Amino acid sequence: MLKELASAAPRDCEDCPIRHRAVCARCESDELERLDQIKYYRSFEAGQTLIWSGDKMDFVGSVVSGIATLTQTMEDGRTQMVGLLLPSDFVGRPGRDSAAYDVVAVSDIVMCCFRKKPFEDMMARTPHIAQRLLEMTLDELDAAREWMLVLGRKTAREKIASLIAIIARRDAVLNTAGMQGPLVFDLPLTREAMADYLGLTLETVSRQVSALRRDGVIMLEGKRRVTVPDFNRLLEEAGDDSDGGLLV
Amino acid sequence: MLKELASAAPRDCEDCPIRHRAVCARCESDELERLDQIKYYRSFEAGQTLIWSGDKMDFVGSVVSGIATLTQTMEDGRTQMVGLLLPSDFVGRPGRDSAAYDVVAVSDIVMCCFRKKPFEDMMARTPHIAQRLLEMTLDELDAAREWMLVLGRKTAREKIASLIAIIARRDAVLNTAGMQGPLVFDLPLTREAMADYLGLTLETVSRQVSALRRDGVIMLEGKRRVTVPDFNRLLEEAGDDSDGGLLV
DNA sequence: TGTAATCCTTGACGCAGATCAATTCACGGG
DNA sequence: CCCGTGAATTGATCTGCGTCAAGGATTACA
Repeated sequence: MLKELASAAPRDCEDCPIRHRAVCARCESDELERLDQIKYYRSFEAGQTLIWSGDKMDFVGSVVSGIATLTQTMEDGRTQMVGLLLPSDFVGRPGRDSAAYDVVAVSDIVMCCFRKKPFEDMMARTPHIAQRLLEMTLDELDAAREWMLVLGRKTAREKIASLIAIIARRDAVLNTAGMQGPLVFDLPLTREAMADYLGLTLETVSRQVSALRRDGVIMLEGKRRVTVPDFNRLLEEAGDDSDGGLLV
Repeated sequence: MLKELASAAPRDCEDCPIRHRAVCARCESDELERLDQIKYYRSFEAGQTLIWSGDKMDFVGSVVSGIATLTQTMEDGRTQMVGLLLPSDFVGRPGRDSAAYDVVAVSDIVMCCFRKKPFEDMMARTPHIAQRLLEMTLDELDAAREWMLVLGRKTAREKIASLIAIIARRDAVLNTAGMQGPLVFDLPLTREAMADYLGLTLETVSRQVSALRRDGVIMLEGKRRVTVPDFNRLLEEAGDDSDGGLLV
């Protein structure tokens, strides 16, 4: 296992892969320098719980690479994923000192962290940071509301199609520029994590993935690699308007 | 019908009932004066749709009095409420020019509005406004995530108990200071709106409300007035930890 | 090469909540 | 006072998804 890779962190903010999408996106070079002085990197292995709900949070930070989940758990063990953290996403909340959710690494992860207090001070003095954080929070709120429609009103098949569409769309944005032709990508989540995301059981997830494959909506290579021959068909299955309706 | 009451708006920001909780909460008196110059009041009757999803939004604003809902609708008519707007809540998103959701007045409503462009300009120059909006947006995000757990993992009975608990708690904060003794309040929503909130049908809502009444968890006077004799019992029924677990 | 651990798939069955349908209740207007 | 209208209740039935259970695929390590 190549653990060294997981801790490969950018030396310099200017080379940082999330430079133009994270909280620091709007910072000028002098602001960036000040941030640079208080930042530090941390890396985590796949499967590790970075933060436990209720724990004292003495830092905030951005995901540089890798994927993590935000989940909520009930006393009896039922769990619901409430956020999916991708590179550039922000973790922690200025002004709160204990974590509200569990944060779990799905893959190996590198984070760019700031101790909370210095970051809060810096935020008060640097409107560019607060502005960007507001923008990102509003985007997350929109995503959460989209997700509420999925959880509250969609059928199991529509839920699966919606999730695959979200992953496909994100992948298309990050990698290939256009969305023409068949999309090919890996599902970053296990069936169980998909179930936690969608408010289903892993058996139902498995059945519906199989059903979409049988019906030609997706093709599978192994258990994770997906090909979507016709994205509009997938959107129809998701119950979404085939063109509009996407806030991302 | 007393329509004049609906348009009773405060003359002066200092007398405004939401002065210390809305976007303007942190503003100094000079900032308030500038806001004062660009604000205007609008009132709407119960049942009216204030904003249609997809419409051009040329204003943003705060709910001064009354209740409204944010809902999302699928092509086939399925709807999911994604937000409940109470006095002091903010409507609209700086930086976006079309509405993402339908906004519907549940009761008669008064709003304090700002044309979008001047408000955005003002926000760029007034960190106090942006800071407060960030804080409010983070709170809404937390509420949305709480709600995702309700939608994804709770049973119909737990959903109803959760909703009643939320309304009871909010009512207790606004009106009676303490939470000792039985709580009495009105449900602001119809059974159908409750169903839209919780991802259920109105029949199921009705049945579960009746069941909670039969089991002595709540008492009903007419269809709307609720008494909660034991709040912890209600929280147990909601599947929540009986003390912690509340982010509000 | 075996075997243990994960992760996934598939089947059989039951139940919570949706759907369809019929009343009942509350209230405002003629 | 009656009647009309929209909201809520309640019942009967149906079904999608959860639950329980058995096995298959892939990888890691002895």
